[in-house]
Amino acid sequence: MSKNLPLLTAAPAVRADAARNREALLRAAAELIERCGVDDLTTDAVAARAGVGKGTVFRRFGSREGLMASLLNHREEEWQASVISGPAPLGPGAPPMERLLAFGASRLRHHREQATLIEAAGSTWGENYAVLGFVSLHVRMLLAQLGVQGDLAYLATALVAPLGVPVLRQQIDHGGMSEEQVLAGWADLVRRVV
Amino acid sequence: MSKNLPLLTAAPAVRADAARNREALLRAAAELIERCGVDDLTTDAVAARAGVGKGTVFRRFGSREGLMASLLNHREEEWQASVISGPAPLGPGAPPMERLLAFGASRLRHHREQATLIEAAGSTWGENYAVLGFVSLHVRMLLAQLGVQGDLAYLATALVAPLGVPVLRQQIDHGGMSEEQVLAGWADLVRRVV
DNA sequence: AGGCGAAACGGACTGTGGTCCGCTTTCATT
DNA sequence: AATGAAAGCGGACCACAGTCCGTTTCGCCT
Repeated sequence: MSKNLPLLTAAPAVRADAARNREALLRAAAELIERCGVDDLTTDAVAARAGVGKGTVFRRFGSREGLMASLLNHREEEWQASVISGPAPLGPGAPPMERLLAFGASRLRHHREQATLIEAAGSTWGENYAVLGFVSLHVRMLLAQLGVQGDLAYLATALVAPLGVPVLRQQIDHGGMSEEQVLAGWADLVRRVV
Repeated sequence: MSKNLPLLTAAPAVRADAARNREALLRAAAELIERCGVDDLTTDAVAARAGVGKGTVFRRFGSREGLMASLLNHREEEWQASVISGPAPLGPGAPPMERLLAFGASRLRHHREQATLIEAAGSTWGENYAVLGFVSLHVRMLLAQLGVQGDLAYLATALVAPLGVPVLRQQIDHGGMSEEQVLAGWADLVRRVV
């Protein structure tokens, strides 16, 4: 006669102190980054500020990069929400082509804003299958709505690739392009593909 | 009355011992990687095997990643040579479209072969402007020969982006695509753009 | 309430990337 | 060949990511 049937609750019984520490660590990390920048963030400092031991950082996030990725995940979820249920043309309601172009613009801006954090998250972020999967699935859906023929799974990832942080770094910070130029180029690319 | 006018010799007077140590370190690194893999390579071990102090590693290469990048550079130069003066269709002599498709296939294979080293080189590699510049310039030239209109500088980088190591990792190692499938998808992408 | 097993905690410890500075080597000049 | 100064060298040293294990906390069950 258990009060809560474990299988009915989605959460897999996370202990209360674990959840509390997790939040404390994320908050501490965000505050320290705001103050000192991403590069000077040490795991010792995060643990101290959160009032927990260093081991807890690694128990919860696996690595320094994992901590960065978790911070990113929060902002990424907000972004995904604006794609799923936000206002058109990024959200639903606009014609597919408009949505696709709005997607590119928004993704580019998002990546530029989070660039340093994404780079600090390193491969941990690249392996975040949930994020990559959502993005390419969304593009794939729009391509299908546009009636594009061919290997849509490939085309979706190929269209998303030029919006990645390293490419943008090269084009904008190294190659002297402006964000507008990059966006115009991407829009042109999309129109050729469709 | 100097024997050698410094301005006439291209080399900026690299001291003999410096050059010798540089080669010794590169050889030691390559041997240790072959034996133990990239991940288990420590700078201490490289220095010891090369018979030099650890400081020398960092004087010559700046960082562990810089050492990896230098190893890559060697193989990259060989690859570039095969593009500039190797046999067609990768090298000159074939029609532009054939060359472009051969470029994609060769670049994909090259990236797959060097993937672990490229990942170990991290941002140092991504900032290697010479490599990025050569690749996108080559594609840009082929696009021009094909009579493509538009922002060729952008299109070149956008076509190269889906051949990057992280994208290939996602598609092939995570997403279940085969190399053939990726290559076919890329060729399709190119044909749509042209 | 109280007891029990599992999960989480914390902080000392380790391994490695990267720095620093006094000493050595090179080489152009005489 | 001698010389002097600049370039290079080496290895002790430091900071920080990540591990390990004895101790503490949680929450379920009687």
